Parts: sequence; structure tokens; C-alpha cells
Amino acid sequence: MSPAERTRPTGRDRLRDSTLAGDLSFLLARANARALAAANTALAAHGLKARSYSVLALAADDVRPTQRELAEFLHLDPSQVVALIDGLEQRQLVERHADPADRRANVLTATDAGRALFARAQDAVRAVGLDSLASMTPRDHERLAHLLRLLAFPD
Amino acid sequence: MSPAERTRPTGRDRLRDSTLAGDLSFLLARANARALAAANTALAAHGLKARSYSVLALAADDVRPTQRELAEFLHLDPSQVVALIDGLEQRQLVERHADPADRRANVLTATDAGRALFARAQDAVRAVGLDSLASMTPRDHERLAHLLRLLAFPD
DNA sequence: TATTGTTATACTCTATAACTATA
DNA sequence: TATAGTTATAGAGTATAACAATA
Repeated sequence: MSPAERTRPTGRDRLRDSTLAGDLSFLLARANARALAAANTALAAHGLKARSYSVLALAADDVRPTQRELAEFLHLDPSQVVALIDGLEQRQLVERHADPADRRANVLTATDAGRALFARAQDAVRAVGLDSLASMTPRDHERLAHLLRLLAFPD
Repeated sequence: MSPAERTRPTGRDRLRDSTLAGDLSFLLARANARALAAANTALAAHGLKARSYSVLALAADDVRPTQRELAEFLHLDPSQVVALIDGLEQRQLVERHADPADRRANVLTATDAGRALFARAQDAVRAVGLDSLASMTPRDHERLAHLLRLLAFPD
């Protein structure tokens, strides 16, 4: 370590001692930014991003969401959902089905190809996720998920 | 509860049972989105957003960050930091000072007006933050901060 | 009259490259 | 030659309003 580094430590370490760095919202934003970047990197090889991955995940699950439900759950505008589904539908990964009970609504399902791609993408996301979580015990992981759920779904 | 609601529960509740909803990255994204929206709402009355608030916070602290340090710490491009500081400087909340040790670098400090505004903004942010965290014990709050720090600063 | 999905549009945010002045 | 800050610009993301079909 050089004398200069001792008298004026590198900015990263100095700024970590700031009051902002202790703020929960700031930690949340930074942790999310890291997780999002890692996920997007892993998903790029499959032609997906976090947004389209989330839509595909809900289509591949058996929840049969309408576009309106997707918009509310993912905190997106309905018009953004249109664009996301258009992209996935052109690649024949998902399908829109008119809801028999309400013909205004489109129910989203995944094709076999969509399910297969989702499985591969999920593996890729989990592989990079483990890098960041490797130092965390399963118990802490569970605790974190529980606490985040309180913030994510307060009602 | 109407019969229709029992046979086809509202989308929000159905989607919460999806596998995506249990994913840590998804919970992180959703918790962050909520915290960010709440903070931005609280900050709007003071003419700030989360970004400019973060810059002002670090300027008002005594860490004397350079623009480069701000960019790295806040995960922003240096050109974005320029724009953020321009806005704060025009309102005379912060000042750029050429670093005597390296005249290429600008050290950022807050004016008295900047410190005063930051104090008010910080109160506003904490007030809305408590809404989301009211159901959380201080011990859980501390645990969450600790776990998020592991994800936010893994090295 | 209200809601679902859609389109169009404008605004913000983000990423990139090139330039200057200092080191 | 490399780095800090700046400028310009294009792309992605986001928000808003208006519209047709259906409830």
C-alpha cells in the first residue's frame, strides 16, 4: 500500500462510510442493480432480459395471467406488456388466448418451446445468482426472502 | 366475497403463488421499485429525485467525493453525474472545487442551503420509509440491512 | 359508462464515443 | 499514455392520452 493510499483512501472505501451507504433504500437499490445486471448478462445468451424473462416465467407457470394482471404484478404499464408479449409471441414462445369468460381479456400461455427456453434461462439465472449468494447461509437466504416479501407485498 | 371471486380469485393473489414470486431477484426488484417510488414522491416536494438526493447526501456528508467517485459509487456514468451536479449547482445547493492535489478532479461540497435542503429531504424520505417498515421490528430492520449489504458490497 | 388491449407520442434514463485539460 | 470531466447523440425505458372492442 502506497503512502498516498493511506492518507487518502480510495473513494469506494471512503464513500462506504457515508451515512447514505447505511440507508436501507440505498442498499436495496444497489443490491437490486447488481442482481439485475447479473441476471441480464445471464439472460442475454437466451435472447431475454429481466422483463421478458418475468413474463415468460408467468406464462410457463400454470397461472394463466391476463395482460392486465401481468401489468399490475410486474408494475408495468399495459402498453409495455403489449410490446413484451409481441416480442415473445413472434419467437413463438408464448400465445395469446381470448378469455372465454371475458372476450376483452387475453390469457397468456407458453408454448412447448417457450417452456424449454424458460427452463434453460432459469438455470442460467440461478447459476449467476449463486455467485452473489454463495457466502450466505441457506438460513440467511430464507430470512432475506421473508423480509423482502414484507417490503414487496406490504398488504 | 362474491362467488366469482371464489372461483377465479383476483389476479394479484393468484400470481403471488407463482414460482417467480418466490425468486429472490424478483422480490428485490419489487421491494426496490416500491421504495424508489415512495422516495421519489416524498422528494418531489423538495425538487429532488432519488439520484439527485443521493448526490446531495454525499456532498452534504463530509466525504468530499470527486465526480469519478460519485459515478462509481452510485453506478452512474460520469456524464450522468455531470448533469446531476449541473442541476444542483444551478440551484446553489452544491459547489465544485478543483482538487489542489489533482487539478483534473472536481471535489463536490454542499452549500449551507444544500445542507438545509438535504436535512428536510432526509426527514421526508424517512417519514415515508417508516410506512413500509412500520411492521418490521428494529432487529429485523438491522438484519435486513446486514443481508442487503452482503449483496450490495460483495467484495 | 367502465374496462381490456392497442397504438402513438413524448419524456426520461442509459450507454457510447469523442473531445479538453491535466497527470 | 492514461485519467477527470465534459459534450453530443442514439438507444432503451417509461408515462400519458386516445381509440376500438367488449362488458
